[in-house]
Amino acid sequence: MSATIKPGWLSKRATTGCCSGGTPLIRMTLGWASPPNSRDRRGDSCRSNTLLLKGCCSMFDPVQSGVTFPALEEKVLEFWRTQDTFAKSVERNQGNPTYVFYEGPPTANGKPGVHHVQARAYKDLFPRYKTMRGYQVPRKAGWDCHGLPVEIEVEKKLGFSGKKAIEEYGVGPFNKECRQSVMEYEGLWEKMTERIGYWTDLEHAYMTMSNDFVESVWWSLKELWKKDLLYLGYKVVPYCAKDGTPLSSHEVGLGYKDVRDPSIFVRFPLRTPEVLGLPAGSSLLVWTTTPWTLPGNVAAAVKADLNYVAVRHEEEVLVLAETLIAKVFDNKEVEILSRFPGSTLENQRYVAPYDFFLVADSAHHIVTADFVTAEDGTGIVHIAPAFGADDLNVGRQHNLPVLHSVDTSGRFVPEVAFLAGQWFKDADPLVIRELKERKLLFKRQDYNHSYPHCWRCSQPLMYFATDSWFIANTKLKDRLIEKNQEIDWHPAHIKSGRYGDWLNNLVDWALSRTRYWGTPLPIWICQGCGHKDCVGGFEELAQRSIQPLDVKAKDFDPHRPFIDEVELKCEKCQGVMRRVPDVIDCWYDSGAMPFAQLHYPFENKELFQKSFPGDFICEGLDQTRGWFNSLHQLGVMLFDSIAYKSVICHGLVLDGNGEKMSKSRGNVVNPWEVIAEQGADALRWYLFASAPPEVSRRFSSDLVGEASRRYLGTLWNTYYFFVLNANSNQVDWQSQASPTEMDRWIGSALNQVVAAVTGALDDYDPTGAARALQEFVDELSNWYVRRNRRRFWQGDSAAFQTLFQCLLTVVQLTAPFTPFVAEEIYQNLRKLRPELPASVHLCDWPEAGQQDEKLLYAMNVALRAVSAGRSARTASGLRTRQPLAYALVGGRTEQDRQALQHFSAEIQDELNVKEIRLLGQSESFLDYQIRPNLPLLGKKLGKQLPALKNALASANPKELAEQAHREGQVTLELADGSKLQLTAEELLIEARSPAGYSAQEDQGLVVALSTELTPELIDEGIARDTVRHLQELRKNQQLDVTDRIQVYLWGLSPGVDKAVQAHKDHIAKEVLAVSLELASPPADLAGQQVNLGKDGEGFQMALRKAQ
RNA sequence: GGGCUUAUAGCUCAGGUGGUUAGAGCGCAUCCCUGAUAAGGAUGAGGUCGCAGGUUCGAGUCCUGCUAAGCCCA
Repeated sequence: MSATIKPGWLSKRATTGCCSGGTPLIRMTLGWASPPNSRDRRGDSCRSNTLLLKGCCSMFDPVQSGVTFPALEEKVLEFWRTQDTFAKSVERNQGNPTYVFYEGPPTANGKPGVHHVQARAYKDLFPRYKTMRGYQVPRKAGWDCHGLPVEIEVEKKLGFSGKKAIEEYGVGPFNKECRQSVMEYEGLWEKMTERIGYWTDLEHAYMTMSNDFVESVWWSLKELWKKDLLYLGYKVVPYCAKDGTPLSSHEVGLGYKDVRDPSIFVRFPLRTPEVLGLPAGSSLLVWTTTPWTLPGNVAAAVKADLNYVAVRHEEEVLVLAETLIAKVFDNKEVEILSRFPGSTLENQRYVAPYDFFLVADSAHHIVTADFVTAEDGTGIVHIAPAFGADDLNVGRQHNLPVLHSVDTSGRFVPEVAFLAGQWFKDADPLVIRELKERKLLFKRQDYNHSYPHCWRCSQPLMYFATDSWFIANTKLKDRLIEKNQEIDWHPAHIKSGRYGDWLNNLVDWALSRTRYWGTPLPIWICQGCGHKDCVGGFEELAQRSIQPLDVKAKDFDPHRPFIDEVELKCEKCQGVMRRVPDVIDCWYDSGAMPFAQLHYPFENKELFQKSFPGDFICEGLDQTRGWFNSLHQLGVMLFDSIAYKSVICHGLVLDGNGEKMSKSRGNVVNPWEVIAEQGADALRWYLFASAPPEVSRRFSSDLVGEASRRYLGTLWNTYYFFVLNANSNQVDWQSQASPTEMDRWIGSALNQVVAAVTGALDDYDPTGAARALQEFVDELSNWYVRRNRRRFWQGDSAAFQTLFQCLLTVVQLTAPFTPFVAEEIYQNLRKLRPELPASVHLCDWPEAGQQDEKLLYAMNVALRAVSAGRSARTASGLRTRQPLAYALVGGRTEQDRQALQHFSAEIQDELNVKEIRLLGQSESFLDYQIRPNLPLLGKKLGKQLPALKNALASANPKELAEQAHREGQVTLELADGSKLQLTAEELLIEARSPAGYSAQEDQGLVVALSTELTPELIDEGIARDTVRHLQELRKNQQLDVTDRIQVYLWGLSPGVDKAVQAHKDHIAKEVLAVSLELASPPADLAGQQVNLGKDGEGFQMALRKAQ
């Protein structure tokens, strides 16, 4: 086989630098870029690339210590593209159970911000994870196309203000503009999606404006129609009577103004006051701030559990809320005749202020309503369903009529004789005067408040009940609540909190919008007989259309205005049916996505059965009553099922000042800058690790950098160290090397982290998973690798095999989190194991093996002891290079003492002491501190605790400790003379700093360093100083770590001379010196003066590479 | 106005079922280590645990009220 070596990964395989003399034959694979069609994960792909090489030391591609992640990621992206890795990752689990993810469609008419990256990071994490767990996870992208935001963008662009301008421009051209505007930034979105490694099928993305999607929506509406869940009703909207148009809530927000309005107190005489035990002529005292709505009155509302009173005021009896007496009567004394809760008043009838309309008997009585408060007015509220949302709801509950005393032009209808033709807002003084004349007016005040006005024409808005089509979802309220219990909400409180509350207070869904760019409402009404019908598909439409209609034609567009022209023949009277001109709420579109994205039921019936309900969705918290709700509603109404099993509601990304990022504030962080600076993995990792999804977090590029250094930096460092040493040693990868305790420990820790990450991801807790992983990588690098450096330098195969396994597993665990760097490292590790799958994303998720709990605990104790020892070392003022004779270590429990014993060699080496002396349980030459074990004693003693604390404080701790050790229990005398017996477990006995040592204690662990130095120890310290300075000189001369050298030392001070003489061989061995001469160097070699510490000790040194 | 959430070091965050001296990372200062070195370690400064009450031997943790911020709904 000819050795056509393809370029490897980022850097070319080093073809030089092989060490000589390698003899073992190593099977290896060249170029992991196997052909795109090699899809076998068991290793077929490697077959043609395998050849036998003689033992070259460069097993792995060389790695740079400093790494530029963004550039690395671009290369990985290219690899995924050419290898089609995403498609393969879906394909590899063909036939396995599916895991269904639903994409909540964004609108692509704005640029993607970093807050969009957040959602997509989570949306990518779990599908990648589940793929590695063996599930097939198809992922279809989607775009939300319809709706008012799109229309407003286009209006802005065309300089329009209002519906009139749109209609003059023409609905056809307007909608054409909308269609184009929707996807204006599609390219940017796709680029961002790909760059952050969000794997989703963009090519076959669903679009809510596509004919297929619209047809599925129509089908679902017809289903609701058949179930009698669609009806025509009233909806109160903020309405500009001058412009003749309802306003969106966004528009309403633009026009608040402070105004002065009248507020009046009106008498509503009770029809049968005797029922309440009140004299004839008694009245309700009713309060309103909109006198002009009184001709529309149909009821008066009270709060059931509020206290009401009947009071005598001058000559009359009035009913009002008790707490408001003082306010209403200006602190004048009134006589209270009786007192009763609001519920007593329910159903009492009163004389209506006006009788211009014929109304049923049911009207003009008292109802109870929760929104009534006792803060203002009288606690009795006038109800006019035509002019208020609360009023309309109350009216609906009590079956009250809606009296349109004002028409859509804002003028009074002829029936209201004395106001006919009057502009609604001008009617206030006329109504007040008229009431006064009839002696119904009790009092009039003015008050200032903020009231919405039209942002275009500045006229006050009118809350007005307009015709609207509704979905009667309240009919299914119980079922919706019941099914909500099956959903796995993250965070959990949404289920019964925000969303549960919403369902409990459910009102019917106002479906129709009098707008232009949306899914047309497929309801036609007969112009002759008024018969209404709903169309559930395009085929049906064509069949019933009076004019011939080719719904299969390429240019068939079910949107307005084309659909408005389609007339149907009435089944009842053969008359002409015309479509209701409304479009539907675009939330309905998004809720229809599970079936509409598949054009169900017209196609893909089987596929839909398999992919509903979805396993997982994830959007912002603001979607609780948006998409999360619309999905749930449609799921229950159409299929009597939940629509998704698990959902993550993530919080917002705030800017550096904690402000919400929004276009209008101009504080949106551009994700591209962060990605260019830190990389997509860094950004993803920050989002996962910094805080749980539901928490809003402040965002800055610096924070991403910090998270990246801490995790990716450490991981890369470890990987770099591994490759560096593996390549410069003859490592035996094949044989079963016998592991050390350290190897066994890190193996257990690895199994522990596999279990932790798996558990957290199964529980939809990305932050818990990321933090566990981060902690492991930190332990791996800063304890396992650091402690075992010597073994790596020496090519210890057990160490290399252990570290390889750790890195491989970590890379698999981190693959869903940081897919790029995982791939990069994996590809290099795979050089050793070419039979592994061609991408880390095609690997199986690691299985957690056995954990040795005792070993894990023991190492934890050892780590704490080392930390305490380092602290003691600092306090002693003796540098770490100075060996000390011994350290005393002690633990509180037998378990701790065993752990210290177990790892005493590690502790000894790390602290640079000659010996570890373990303190027995009852060694008595230390000082002690004794504290009560509160969790035990608190329950037993309760109020006696303070007395015990005092007794302990005045006792001799050493005596107590020895007594406890000897007898297992102690007796204490309390201040009141009583005696208390305590067992040893009920006291925390801790050793403290003994005299003559430098000691540090941590929760019962004590480490005491002997600070006495012998001449031998001092010599050894100086020898180590010498080694260190020579090493530094080596490094400054840019010698390779394996280079042999010739060393010259001269001008030695007496102390150094003695030490070097004593440790000459050791020094030479440590610095890889072939010769160490205590003499001046040849003239061509420059020397360097070294000063050691304060005693004037020092020497001169020089070295050169040995030939 | 209502519902839900959040508030712990300069910054970003941990702190089951109440328990001893409230922790980590970053940043800052001082020092140590150095064959991972653009790494690593130790120490220190920095906290009225949003505020005020209450329950308890004991509250960052439980209860009540308030303040601020955010989201949703009016």
